[in-house]
Amino acid sequence: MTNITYENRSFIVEGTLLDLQLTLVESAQVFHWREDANGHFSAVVAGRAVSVIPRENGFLLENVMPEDEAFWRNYFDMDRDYDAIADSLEELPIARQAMNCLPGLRVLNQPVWEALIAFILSANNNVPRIRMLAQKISSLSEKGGFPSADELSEVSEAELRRLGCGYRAPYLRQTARMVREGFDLEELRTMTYEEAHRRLLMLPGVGDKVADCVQLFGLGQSEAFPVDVWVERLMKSWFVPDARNRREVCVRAHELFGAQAGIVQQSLFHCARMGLISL
DNA sequence: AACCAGGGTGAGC
DNA sequence: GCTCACCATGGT
Repeated sequence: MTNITYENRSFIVEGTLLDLQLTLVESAQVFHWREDANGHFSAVVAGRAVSVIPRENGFLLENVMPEDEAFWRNYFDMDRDYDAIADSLEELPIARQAMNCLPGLRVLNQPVWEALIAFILSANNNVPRIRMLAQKISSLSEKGGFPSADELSEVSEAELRRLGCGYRAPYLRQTARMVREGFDLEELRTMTYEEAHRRLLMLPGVGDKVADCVQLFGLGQSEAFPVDVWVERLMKSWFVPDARNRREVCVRAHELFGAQAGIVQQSLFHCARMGLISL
């Protein structure tokens, strides 16, 4: 059972399986955490510059305020029963094995805006480059971390292209503009998966896959099942060989994995990428 | 030199 | 509704 205590501007987190390296750096659900030579992790999340220091049976989260405990507990998804999800997959041994294979993988609950920007950048791109772009985009903000919608909407398309965003530059800019002009990302939390999905598709640079990532990683809608090239391959190999396209894979995944399909997806995705699932 | 990467868009059907 | 060429960039 996870226990959190506050001491000297830090949370001491004990009794968690959370694999920091896997979850913050390797899992490709978040792109702006950095690991230093000491094995410490750092990032700016929702405007807060924090550090994470691994410890025996947990970690230390530095530079936080006591009233933010609920925020971080949610960010690291500490209140979800991952074992129960694995146990529910009795009839889907490959999926169960994938989850048991990566017991420390957690699905972060990121600020929606951060997930939105990161996954617009992710389109037809590779992980090292997404990380690089996330870094460069962060350099645009005065305070570090991702620029706000106000800030980003004032950056020219040419400047974004100069940073290496390529054809995603106008998507970023226009999406930032829409959010600035009143497109309410927080309101999406009050909607069903389908409603929020439809709304997200209105944003330039957001299609089915990016919308699902924003819903899973930013809105906490755990039924969202992002289907990228890896997930499409693995799903066709092991679960839905007759699926004709990504949308059909997505629909069938909901039927197979249920309300927490996205949590299962993370393990499947990572196992496939690591070569732990043959394709 | 083609092909790939956590795809999206618009045109044409 | 559907498919498909095209879109930057850097790595293999």
